[in-house]
Amino acid sequence: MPRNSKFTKQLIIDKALPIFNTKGYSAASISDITNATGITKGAIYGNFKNKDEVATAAFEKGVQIVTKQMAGRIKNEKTAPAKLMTMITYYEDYIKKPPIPGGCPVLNSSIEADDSLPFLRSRVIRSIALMKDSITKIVNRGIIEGQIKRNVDAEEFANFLFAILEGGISLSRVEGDQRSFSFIKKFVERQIKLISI
Amino acid sequence: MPRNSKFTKQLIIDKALPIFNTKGYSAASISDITNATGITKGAIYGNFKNKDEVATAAFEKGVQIVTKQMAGRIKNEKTAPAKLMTMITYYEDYIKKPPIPGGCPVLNSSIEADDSLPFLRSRVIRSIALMKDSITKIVNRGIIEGQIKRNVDAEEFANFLFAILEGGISLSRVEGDQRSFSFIKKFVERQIKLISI
DNA sequence: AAAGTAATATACCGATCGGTATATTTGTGC
DNA sequence: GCACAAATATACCGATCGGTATATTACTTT
Repeated sequence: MPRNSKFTKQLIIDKALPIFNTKGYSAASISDITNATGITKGAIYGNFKNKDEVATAAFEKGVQIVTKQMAGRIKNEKTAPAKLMTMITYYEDYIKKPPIPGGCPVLNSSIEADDSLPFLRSRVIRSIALMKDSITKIVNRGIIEGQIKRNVDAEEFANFLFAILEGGISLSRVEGDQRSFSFIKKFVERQIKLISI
Repeated sequence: MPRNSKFTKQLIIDKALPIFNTKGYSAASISDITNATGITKGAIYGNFKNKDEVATAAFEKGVQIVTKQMAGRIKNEKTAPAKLMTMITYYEDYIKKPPIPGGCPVLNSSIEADDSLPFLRSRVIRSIALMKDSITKIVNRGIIEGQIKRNVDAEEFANFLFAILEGGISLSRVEGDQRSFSFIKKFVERQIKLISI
């Protein structure tokens, strides 16, 4: 096999990810990607069936980056409250120094894919479910291990935390200011303390 | 003046609003609007300078609809906690029976305009500021009138409420399910009770 | 009713879109 | 080093994009 197709595919995904994440699916064009990668349309369509598949691969890559980084930080913490706290600071750092330009790929794709782009929507739903589930598990394990109060509804807390973090990151991003997120950080930290033992 | 230009302009705005709100700015096209209105490109560009101006007018109309409806409900409630509660049910009804197809125009535009579309971004920022400010004022008046605890940070609460409602509506919309919002509703209602006297 | 004008319709522009057919290049196995 | 095949580059397709110049229509004024 001449030339390294695997390498090219990765190059396309890596360069396409920030493009899709900043401009959105429909505003991002194939020529944006050829410009960013230096390769041609032929190479893209030789490695992907169409634009949808490039976007899908980029989205999955984005989710992978976020979840891996997050998981790495969470694993370093011992108790459930500490793990939850670390999620806030992760999002806080995300705003300051985004690992992926353009904000959170899950939220971005969520907004663009809710009415159209069914091929993306299903992936977004799946990613959200996984993220919320991991929060739920942290809380439930915290209850079992006596770090979190027994009367806490883990699923409710997961929905709260995920929604407010996503809402907070979008606020801070559009405002171009960390101020709003600081308020939210303060609020969430208090909530975590309130459910902790 | 032959024909009613004011009427045409309103028609364009009214039909463009749900189009922009569902498809997004860049995915929505001028021909989408001509198809929806039945009028031609000439009429659109006779009444608006360009696509940006149509989108701007549509966004402002969307904000106006939401804020007017919300204000109408809030005015009916006497106390600050009741006013805050009514905001949740407004968003809940918004999901069930959206006055504007495509979700919340503020959040949608916020996501699409954060990195590009500067002409929209400034308007989004302004709308968000107004909405958060109205929450802040409700809380502060509630404190003065002895309905809300004195130690509550009104601005922090406003940021919390706005962020979680926006996050919640986007969650429920992409999931195509009210379940997530129900959790958030429960959580927010408890928070309102906690700060109430 | 004729003239004048504001508003809308029509026809067209160059640019760009996603996608494809084909030519060319590059590496592999013999 | 030569044939073969996989990977990439090039050239092109029809469709659609936002936008404009111009023709036509509909109303107002006299």
